Amino acid sequence: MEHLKEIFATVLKDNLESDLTEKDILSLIEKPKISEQGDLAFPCFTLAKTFKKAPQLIASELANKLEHPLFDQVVANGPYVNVFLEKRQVSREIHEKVLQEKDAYGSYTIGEGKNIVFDTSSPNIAKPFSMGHLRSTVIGNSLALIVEKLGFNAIKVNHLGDWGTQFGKLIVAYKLWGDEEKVRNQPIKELLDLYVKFHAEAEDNPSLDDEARAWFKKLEEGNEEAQSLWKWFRDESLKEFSKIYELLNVDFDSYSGEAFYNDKMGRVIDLLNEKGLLEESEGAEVVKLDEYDLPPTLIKKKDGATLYATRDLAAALYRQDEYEFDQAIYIVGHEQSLHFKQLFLVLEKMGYEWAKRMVHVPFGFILKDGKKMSTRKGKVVLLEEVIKEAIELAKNNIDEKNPDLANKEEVAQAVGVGAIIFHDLKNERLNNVEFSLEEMLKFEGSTGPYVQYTFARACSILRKANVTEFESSGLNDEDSWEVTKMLMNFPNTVLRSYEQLEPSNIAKYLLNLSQAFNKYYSKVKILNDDADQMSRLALVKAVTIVLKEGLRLLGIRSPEAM
RNA sequence: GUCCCAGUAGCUCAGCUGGAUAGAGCAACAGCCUUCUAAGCUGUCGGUCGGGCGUUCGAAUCGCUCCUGGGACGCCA
Repeated sequence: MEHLKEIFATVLKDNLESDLTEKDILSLIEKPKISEQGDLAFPCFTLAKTFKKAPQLIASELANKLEHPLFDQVVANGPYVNVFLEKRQVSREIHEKVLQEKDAYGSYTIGEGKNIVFDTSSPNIAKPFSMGHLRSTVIGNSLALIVEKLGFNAIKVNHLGDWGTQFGKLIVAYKLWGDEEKVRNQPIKELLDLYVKFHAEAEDNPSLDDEARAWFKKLEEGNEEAQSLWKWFRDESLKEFSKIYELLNVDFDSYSGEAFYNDKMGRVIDLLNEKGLLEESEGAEVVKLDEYDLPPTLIKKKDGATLYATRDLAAALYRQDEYEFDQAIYIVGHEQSLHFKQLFLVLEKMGYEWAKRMVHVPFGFILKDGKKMSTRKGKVVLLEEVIKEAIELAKNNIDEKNPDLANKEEVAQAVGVGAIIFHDLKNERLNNVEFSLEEMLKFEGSTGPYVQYTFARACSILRKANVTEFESSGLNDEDSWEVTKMLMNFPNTVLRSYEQLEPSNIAKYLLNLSQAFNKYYSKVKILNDDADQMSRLALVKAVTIVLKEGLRLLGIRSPEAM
């Protein structure tokens, strides 16, 4: 589509005596909202001033002059010049392009030789894997795939929340009320109960908080008892998490969490001191950000222990040393926007030019009854159970609709998990979403299974056709044209998803492509034996290529039958 | 109190850097399987785009302001 816009712009430029550059013209060109109006449109409002003529008049004069072999007709429609493309030629061109490039269709090379580090997923040890972490995991995974399609090398770091005062709290809680048996049997559940109990008790007995801080200090200093409890909690939690990652088909290049940076804090503090950025304030040590009108960043607590920001600074320095990243992308909830703003500014004050290439990709919360879910109060929904339920539901659907399907288990997993991932990615990531099992487990309408189903149907046609070599001579009908136009938009959609770091662009695109194809499918008999059959099959093949690739970019599998 | 998000159909949301009659899905109702998978398709119903002012030939889109909801604001992460 982009190159057709450029052709249109060139033709316009040649027929216009104005000081508009080709680039100006290109940016004015748009797609008519209603496809009956044409394929490309040029509004003449801005020309009205320079020519001192009514835009309608300019449009009709222009429409008569414009010609190009790829234009079927050019018509004036009020103040717009609308172009109808030569369907057969353009569609042939697009079909052939997709068939030749296959899953590389929509790829770019702009990222070659550059590393992008993703900080993604990052669940907290000793807490259940929440719906919020699902968002980070799924968005991060998709963005990494998108970025790789642009040629970048993506490095996914799971910055585990395996350090911090929370472990002091857990140790205190375990020593007071813990039961080794129980923890061994149901680690996550039991540890969560202890955590929740701690917060409940601490409300009446604030000295517990002091104890927790003391235990965390001991942990940081290498106290043996603290260390072994910590390690135990961590191991049990990781076991649970890996089950979920397996179901989601997600992996990481590094699991270096916060604890990993424990011995790298000294360097950060030394550097901050050297640069004269560290100041004492109310007993703690901070970096002030007054010049940006922001509150100071706390680096060291009054008891000398480090904080979240300290560890993130250490992590940033380490990652730049280790990966020489071109960009660092943090996929973390939008509640932490201030923290990242501060983090990046502190690095900038430290004189690192790469701090400007760090970006926080925030996302909205999962709400329960209109409020943020809080682990501290035990208000969590366990992801693993949700996924299992989705797979079970998908299985029931298969038993009902396609009982003879070969690899039911595998397909059920792809569809169930696909529904959950797609549900998370289809909307703009900054939107808050109300947690709703019902919504997540829908398989009809704008859902992942809808796209997967479209793919499976298209594959089914190709199996029946039983051809191996596809070749398109182009198609001339309105129904296939809508599908072809969607195919044309794929590369641009990929690019926009990268520019906006927004996987939902691809999800929405896939819904539109699926819808266009399903309409086509219901109207036109593809396997009808006539002169255009081969071209129709080429179109179907192209659709399967793009659907599969698009789903892949979201981290969703595409079963060929369901 | 200060700052950051958001407010579009009964519900969940699209609406690209302002442009032609504001679009989907769900729900409700009415249709379509002796022909390529009905997890699909077609149609009906449904909107003062939170309110107001402004910029513009043109505003759901940009600016200001108010209202509502959510979030963040130094020893949690």
